[in-house]
Amino acid sequence: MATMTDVARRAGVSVSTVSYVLTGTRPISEATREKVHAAMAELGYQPNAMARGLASRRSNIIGLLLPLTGRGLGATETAFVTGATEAAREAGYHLMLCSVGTDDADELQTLATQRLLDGFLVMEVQLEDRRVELLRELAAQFVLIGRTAEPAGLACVDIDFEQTVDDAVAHLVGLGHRIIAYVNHSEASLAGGYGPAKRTAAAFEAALERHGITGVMVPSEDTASGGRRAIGTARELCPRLTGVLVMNENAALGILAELREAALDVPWDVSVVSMVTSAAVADLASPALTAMTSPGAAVGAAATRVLLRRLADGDTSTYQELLPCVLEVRGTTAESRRNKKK
Amino acid sequence: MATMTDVARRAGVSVSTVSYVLTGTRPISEATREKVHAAMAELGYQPNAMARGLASRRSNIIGLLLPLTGRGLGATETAFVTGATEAAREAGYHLMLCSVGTDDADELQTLATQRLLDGFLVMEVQLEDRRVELLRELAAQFVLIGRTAEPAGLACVDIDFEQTVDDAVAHLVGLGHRIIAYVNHSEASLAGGYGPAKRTAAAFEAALERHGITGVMVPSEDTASGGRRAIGTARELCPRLTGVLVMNENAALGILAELREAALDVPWDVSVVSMVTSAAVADLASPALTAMTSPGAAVGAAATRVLLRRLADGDTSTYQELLPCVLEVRGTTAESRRNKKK
DNA sequence: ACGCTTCGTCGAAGCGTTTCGACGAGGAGG
DNA sequence: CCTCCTCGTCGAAACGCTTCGACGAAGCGT
Repeated sequence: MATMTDVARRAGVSVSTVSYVLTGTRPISEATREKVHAAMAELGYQPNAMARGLASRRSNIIGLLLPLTGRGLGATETAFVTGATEAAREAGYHLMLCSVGTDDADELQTLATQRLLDGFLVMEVQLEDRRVELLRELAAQFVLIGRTAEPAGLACVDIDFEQTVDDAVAHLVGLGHRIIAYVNHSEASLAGGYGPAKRTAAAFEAALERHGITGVMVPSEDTASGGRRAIGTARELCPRLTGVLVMNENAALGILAELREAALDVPWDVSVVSMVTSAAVADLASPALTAMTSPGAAVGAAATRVLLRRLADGDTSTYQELLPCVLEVRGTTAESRRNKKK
Repeated sequence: MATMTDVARRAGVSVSTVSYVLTGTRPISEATREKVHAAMAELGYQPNAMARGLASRRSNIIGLLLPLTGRGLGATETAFVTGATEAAREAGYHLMLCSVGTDDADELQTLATQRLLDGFLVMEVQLEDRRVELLRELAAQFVLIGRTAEPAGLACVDIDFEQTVDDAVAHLVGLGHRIIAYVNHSEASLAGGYGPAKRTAAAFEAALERHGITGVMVPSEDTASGGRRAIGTARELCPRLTGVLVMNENAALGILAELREAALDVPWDVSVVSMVTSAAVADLASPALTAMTSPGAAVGAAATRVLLRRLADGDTSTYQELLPCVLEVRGTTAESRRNKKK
């Protein structure tokens, strides 16, 4: 394995010159640069990442804090990861996967103190999140994918849930639906202060009011059977509902199945919009789900770029970026029958 | 940030002694060990990962070679990652995500030459895979999750596809099904030499013969609509089929939808078994899919442990471990009607 | 023709560990 | 009682890079 010393000798220059060629930290004459490049090519030289890291105090690795719960990631969450990895690579950075949730604070402490990572991307952010406090105390650089309750002073990139709910409701209202159910995340998420669940709940209320229509919110487990139960409850509460908004993809599939078995035709009797859903999942359903498509990869990439910029700048001010989900009309929404009759 | 020198001074010992306490490379008296530990605790000392890596030539990081195609990972693939991360962490290792497919050979070359990673876990292995050749040339340590066409001399951990097909067919035959379709991965996968597709195709043929029953294999895109088309084709070829084996989860959902629309009752008219499927996905279907549950996390963990053992040993001999999928009977299989009539 | 920058390069001092050889103190064996 | 090990510890030399200060050679204005 060739070292920089070998390259320097071969090119007939000093070690520091080779380093400057590599890092561009100081001006180098064209002639020297070429000699050095030639020598590197001939020797198949690759800088040693560890040595570089030690000397420069930067590893060019960022950590992705993502609690791997064992139940696996949905397509939507995976997209965050994909986007982040891609963006990091383009900038010459690497991504390390760290299964660190809100509870594993000491593990994060170790990780951050080891100086192995230049910065952190925090996923699955809770409204109150130990990790955020800790990273702040340690004066680490980090960007949230999501938001805490009080994001002032933090950098975060998130989905614009408020906008997404507004757009979804507007779509249903535009089709003539006047009674709408919102199947949210589970009771536990709501109680635990999971951001998306809380924010969408509020936004839903607001949207109902704004459009002057009625509706009901029902929590649901993030499973197909949870969705079935939830839509059952919703129909008891509002027997005449014709529109449904679902927060969870799994629940959405359950809802479709339940409606079918209740001999209700989707989209004609009841229209369903799935929120924050990837195209891949939407297509699994029959008919394919009309959905608010998650800008997953874009969020991941944006967060990464913000983090990298901060690493370069040393910037540490508040930063917020909200990306909207875009409506993708497929087979589960249509003009309300009730509307047509008139 | 406290360094080892600080700890040494505080404990009144030499730097090397502190190092020996940390690494356990040489015997240390109980008294000294305690002094050192106390000093470390007081200073909140954490070893610097980069310095350690440089001096010891080991980063304690392993790379996960996983082409992130943008279409996202299924729950099944995610489980590999989860299992690997978990196993690595238990052993004090970290996992780096590297989006490197068969085509990105030079990227892998760089990665492996940089000495940032101690070893590699290779996912999405093709029957002929450039990455494998390259890693071998570079004398890197690696373990495949999957298998190449000729795995002699390699270390790999994989799902036992042959066994899985056997078990699935046996289940259907046991329920009295005598005409069975196998909906495999796509034509392209088959042509491209994708291991699981090829292996299961062969195993299916063999199983049919062994049981003395008839059947047909149909390729399918890995999407719901692909599954719909495939089951259509299969029914044209074998109008009287009562059993279906599906390789892809997405296709399985499409098949269920198509059968329902053809007014065929699942499981009574046609029974369906989905192969290599996680419980989460199986439950999305209505009725829930009878499936061969993928030992995803176990495979990831096993591969990681093998890799770590090799890093310790320097072992480099052939190693193979095949884990079976286990049958999980849910709602899509039942005794064949045809069988009952007799 | 003179001092003053600016440019391009060099040597050397780190960066924070690990690891190797050495060495004094006891204990065992003769 | 002397020799030979083993045990526990130390000092110093790497590991391969970045970065700082210095320095000669031009290039500039005057």
